[in-house]
Amino acid sequence: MATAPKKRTRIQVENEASIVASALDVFVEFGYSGATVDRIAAAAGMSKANVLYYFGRKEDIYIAVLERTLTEWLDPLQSLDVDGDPQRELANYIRAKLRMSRHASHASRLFANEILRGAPIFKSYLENELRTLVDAKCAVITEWIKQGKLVPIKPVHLLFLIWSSTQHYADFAPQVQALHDGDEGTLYKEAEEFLVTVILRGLQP
Amino acid sequence: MATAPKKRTRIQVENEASIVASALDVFVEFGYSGATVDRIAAAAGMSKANVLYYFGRKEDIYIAVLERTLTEWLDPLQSLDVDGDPQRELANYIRAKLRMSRHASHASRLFANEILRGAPIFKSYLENELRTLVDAKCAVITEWIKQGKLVPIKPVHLLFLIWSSTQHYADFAPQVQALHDGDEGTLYKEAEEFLVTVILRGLQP
DNA sequence: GTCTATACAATGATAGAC
DNA sequence: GTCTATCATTGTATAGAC
Repeated sequence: MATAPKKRTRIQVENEASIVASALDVFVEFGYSGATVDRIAAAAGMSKANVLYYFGRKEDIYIAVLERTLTEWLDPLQSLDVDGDPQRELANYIRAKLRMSRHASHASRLFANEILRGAPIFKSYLENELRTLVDAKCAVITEWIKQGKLVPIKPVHLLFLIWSSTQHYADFAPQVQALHDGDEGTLYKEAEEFLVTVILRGLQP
Repeated sequence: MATAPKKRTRIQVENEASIVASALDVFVEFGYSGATVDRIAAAAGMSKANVLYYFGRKEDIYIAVLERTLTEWLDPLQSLDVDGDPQRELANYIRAKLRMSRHASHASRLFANEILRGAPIFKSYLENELRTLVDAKCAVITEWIKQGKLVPIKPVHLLFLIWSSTQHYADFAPQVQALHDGDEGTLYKEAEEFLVTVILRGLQP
C-alpha cells in the first residue's frame, strides 16, 4: 500500500501556491541562478525565511514551478489524430502552439531556460513521457506519408520545426520586437498565416 | 584626433584572451548569474583576484565575451544576393546556419541566453546593426516576390523561421538528443535535407 | 605592470527560539 | 507557523607585495 499523502493545512496550500506562482515570474526574468529566494519571497509578499520554511531549498521551489507549469502546458501534440486530414491536423497544431507562445510565454521561456541549462531537472521527462508521446505521433506522421498524403520526411524533424518556429516568438521576443513593426496582435496574425502556409505547402506531396 | 589606443603588453593580451575564451564556456554552461568569477578563473587557470585585475567587473567579462563571439558569428545572412537564384540563395543560407548551429553551438547558446534574459547588453545591437541588415535583406526577399520567384509572404517571418529552425539544434540539444536516435552527423544531415526541402517547397510559387 | 591578501555586503542554507 | 541568528560563498573594492 502506498504512503498516505501528508495532510496539508489551508495556509500551507495557499502559501505554497503563492510562492510557486511568484517564483515562475522570477525564474523567467532572472534565470535559475539569478532568481534569489529573497526576490521570490518579495514577489510572494513573504519573508525569505518563511519561503524557506515551505520549500527547504531553492531547487525545490524550481522543481515545483517546472511541474506545475508542465501540467498547465499540456502540449496540444496529444490531439494529433491519425484519422484526421493531415493538412488540417497540422494546421491546428501550429495554431495551437502559436497561441501558447503568445499566452503562455512564461512557460515557454521557463522550459527554454531549463533546456539551455542542460535540462538537469527535465531530462528524465524528455527521455520518458515526452519521448513516448513523440514516438507515437511520429508514427502517425509516418502513416500519413505511407498513405501518400505528405511528402516523405523524417517525422521528428517536422516536430522540431513546428516547435522551434512557434516558440521563437515567445523565447526570442526582444529580438522579434526589435525587428518587427506593429503590435502583438498583428505579429501573431502574420506569423500564423506565414507558418501555416509555408509549412503545409512544403509538406504537400 | 581620437585617443590613441592604450598600449597593451603581451601578457595582458594573452591573459585577457584566455579569460574571455574560458568565460564563454562558463557563461554557456551556467548562464549569466550562475557563472561565478571563481569558475571563470579556474577555467582560465588563474586566481579570481587576478581575473578581476584584468576585468574590473563580471559584467565586463560578459560584454567582452559577447563582442568577441559576435564578430566570430558573422551571420551568413550578409551574403544573400538579390541577383542570385532565390531557391539557391536561401538553400545556401539554411545550410550555412545549420553548420553554425553544429560547429558554433556555444555562440548560438550564448545569444539565446542573452535574449532570454531580455537582451540587456544586446538590445542596442539588435535595434541598430542587426535591424539595418535585416531591413536590407527583407528588401531582397520582397524583390524576389515582386519578380514572382517566391510565394508572397512577409519576409521577416521567413528569417525568423530559418533562424529558429536551424538554431534549435544547438539551443535545444538536450531535447533533440533525447528524441533522436543516431549520431550527430546523421542528425544534421537529416535536418539539412528536411529544412531545405520543406522550406523551399513551401516558398515555391 | 602583475598579482595577492583582505574586507564587505548579499546570497543560499541550517539550526533553533518563540 | 513565524522569525532570528549564523555560516560559507559570491561579487566587488582596496591596499599593498613583488
